[in-house]
Amino acid sequence: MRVTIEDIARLAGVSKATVSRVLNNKSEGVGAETRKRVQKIINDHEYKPNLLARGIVTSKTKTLGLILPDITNPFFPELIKAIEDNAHKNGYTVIIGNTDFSLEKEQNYINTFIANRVDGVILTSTVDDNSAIHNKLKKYGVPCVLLDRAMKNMDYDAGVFFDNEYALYISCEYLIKHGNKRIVLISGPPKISTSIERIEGYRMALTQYGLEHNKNLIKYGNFTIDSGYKAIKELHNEGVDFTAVLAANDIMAIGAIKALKEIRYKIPDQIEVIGFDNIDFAEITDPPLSTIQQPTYEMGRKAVEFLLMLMDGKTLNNKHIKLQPRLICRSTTR
Amino acid sequence: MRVTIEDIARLAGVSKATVSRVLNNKSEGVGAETRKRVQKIINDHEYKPNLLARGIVTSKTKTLGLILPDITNPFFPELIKAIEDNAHKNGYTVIIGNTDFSLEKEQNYINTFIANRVDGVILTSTVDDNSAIHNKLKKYGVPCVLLDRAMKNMDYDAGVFFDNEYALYISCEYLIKHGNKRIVLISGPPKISTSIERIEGYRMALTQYGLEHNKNLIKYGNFTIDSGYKAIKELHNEGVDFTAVLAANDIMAIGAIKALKEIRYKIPDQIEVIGFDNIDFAEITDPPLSTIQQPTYEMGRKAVEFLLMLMDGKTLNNKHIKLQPRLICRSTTR
DNA sequence: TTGAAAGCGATACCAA
DNA sequence: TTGGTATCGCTTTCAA
Repeated sequence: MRVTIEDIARLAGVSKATVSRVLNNKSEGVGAETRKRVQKIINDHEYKPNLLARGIVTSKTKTLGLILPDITNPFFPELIKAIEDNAHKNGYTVIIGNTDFSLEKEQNYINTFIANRVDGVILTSTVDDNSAIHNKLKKYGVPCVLLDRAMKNMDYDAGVFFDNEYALYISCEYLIKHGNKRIVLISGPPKISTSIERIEGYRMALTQYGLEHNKNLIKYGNFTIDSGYKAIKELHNEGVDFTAVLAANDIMAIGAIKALKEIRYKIPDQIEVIGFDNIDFAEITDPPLSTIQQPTYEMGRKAVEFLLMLMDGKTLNNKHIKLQPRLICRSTTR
Repeated sequence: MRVTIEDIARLAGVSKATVSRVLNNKSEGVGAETRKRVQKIINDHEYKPNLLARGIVTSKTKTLGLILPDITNPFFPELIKAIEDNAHKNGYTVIIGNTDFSLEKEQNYINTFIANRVDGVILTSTVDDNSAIHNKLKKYGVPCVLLDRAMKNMDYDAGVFFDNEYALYISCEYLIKHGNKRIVLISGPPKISTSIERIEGYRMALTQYGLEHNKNLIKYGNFTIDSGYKAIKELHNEGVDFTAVLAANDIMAIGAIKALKEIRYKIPDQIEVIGFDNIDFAEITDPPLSTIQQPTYEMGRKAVEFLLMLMDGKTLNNKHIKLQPRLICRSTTR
C-alpha cells in the first residue's frame, strides 16, 4: 500500500491535522519540535500527498490545460516550452491537448480539462468563432486566456496576441519599396483571426502604395510545408505573374521556396520571399529566410502570467496584450 | 456551484449509487426505464463527474505521464503526436514533462506524476544510468515503458527502442562503398544509450571494411543545430581531413551542412552527409538530406500499446522491441 | 433493481 | 499548540 497521511500521523504519534499543517508549511499551529519530528518521518518515507485527495477538498489541482492545433509546427513547441517553463516555476503542471485542427478534439479536451478540474486553460483554438463548448469554461468557472488567436463572440478573460496586421504591413511595405508590384500572399486558413488580420495588413500596404489588390495573388494554406509548396505550384500552373512571396508562416515559406527552386526561379534575385514566425530553422534554410519575428517565448510567458493572475482572482487592467513584430532580413530578400 | 452526482440523484429521484451505475455503463443493477431517465438528466445538465473524486476511490486516473528531454527537437513532437493519438483513442489523457536535459527536472516530473497518480509513465530519460528516482516508479507501482533510450541498472517493465547500432552500420557502410575512407561522426552526448549504440555501429562498419578508427573523427554534440555546426567548424580548425559526415540526428546534420557550405565544400561532390531521424524538414533542406528513417509514429504507438497492457496487469511476452532502420537516400549523398 | 452507508486521502474548522 | 471530525464527490459493498 501507498503511505498516506494517516500512516505518517500514526508513525509520528500526532493527528492527521498536524501532519497536514507541516505538509502545507503553515507557519503557526505546530510546535518547532513536533514539526521537525513529523518532517523527518515524511522525508524518511518519501511520503507524497495524494494530489487528487487534496484537489477534491481544495478545488485546486495546480494543473493547467493547454490546447494547441498542431504540435508538429515548430512554432508551438517553442510556445509550449515557454508555457511549461513558467508554469513549472510556479508549481503548476501542464496538460497538453493537441487538436490536429479538429474542433471535435478541441471540445473533447475542454471536457477532459473540466472533468480533471484544471485550474485554468490556455487556448489556441482551431476555429475562429466560439462554440457552446468554450462557454462551458466560463460556466464552470475555469479562467481561460486566448493565445495567438482571437475568437469572435467569446467573452474571454484575457488574450495574448501578436500584431499580425502590422507585421504584414511592414513586410509587404518592405517588398514594395524594393519595387515589387505583384506580391503573392500565402495565407493561413481563411477563417481564423490571424489570417484575417494578416490579409488586412497586406491589403493596407498595397492600398497605401497605390497598388491594386489582385485576388489571384492570394492563396490559402494550412501552415504545412506542403501547402506552401502547392500554393506556388498552383500559381505557376495558373500562369500568374509575381515577383515576391509573403507566407503566413515559415513552414509554408519553406515549402514555397522548394517549389520556386523547382521552377528555377532565383531567390532573391527573381523572387523575394518573407516568412513569418522566425522559427529556429529559418536561419539555416537555403538561402536563410527573411521573416517576421514573433516573440514566441514572451507570448507564452505572458499567457501564463495572465492566467496566474486570473486564477488568483485578480482583475487585469489590460485584458489583452498585443505584441509587436520585427522584420528580420536575411537572404531571401535583396 | 458545480453540479455533483448528488444533485443528479436528487433531480432524478434516485440514489447516488444508481446514478453512478448509469455513469459507468454498468450493464446490470439498473432498470431500463430508470437508466433512460437518469441519462436524460445527466445530458440536460451536461454533468461531468469529478475525475479527482473518482480517481481517489478507484485509484485510476486515466492519465499518462510522458517525459522527454527536448520538445523543440522535431523528433519529439512527432513522437508526442503518436503517443497522444493512441492514448486519447483509449480514453487516456497525457501529461507532458519537458526536461530540457536536466536530471533535476526529470526527477521533479516523476515526483509530480506520482503525486498526481498517473496510471503509467513513458520515459525518454536524459541520463543513461538510472538514479533513485526511477526506482520510485516501481516502488509506487507505476508501470513505466522506456522509449528510444535504454537505461543501465534499471529494472524496466518494457522498452521500445530503435536499432541504432545497425542504423549506423548501414549508413557508414553506404559511405564506405562510395569510397569514403575518412568519415566523421557527429555523435550525441557520449553517455546516453543511443549514442553508445550508434558509435558502436559506426565502429563495426569501419572494422568490417578494414578502415582505421580515428578518434579525431568523432565529435560530440547535443542534438541541436548549433552543435552540428560547431562540430564541423572545430574539425576544420583542427585541420582534420574528411570526405563524409554521419550525424546522430537530422538537426545536427543541418547544422553541419550550414558549416560545410560556409567552408565552401560542395555537397555531395566533395563531402557526403547522412542524417538520422528523417524529420519532415529533411526533405526540404538544401540539398535534401539523406538520412536514416526512424519509424517515429510506430515507436510512439508501440509504447502506448505496451503501457496499456502493463496497466492492465498483463505480462508481455517480449519486454522490449527494437525497430529497424531504413536508409533514405536523397541528395546529400552521391 | 435499488438504496444506505462506508471509504478513498486529503483539508479545515472548532474545541480542547 | 494540538486533535477530533465533518467534508469534498465519487465508487462499491451489502441489504433490502
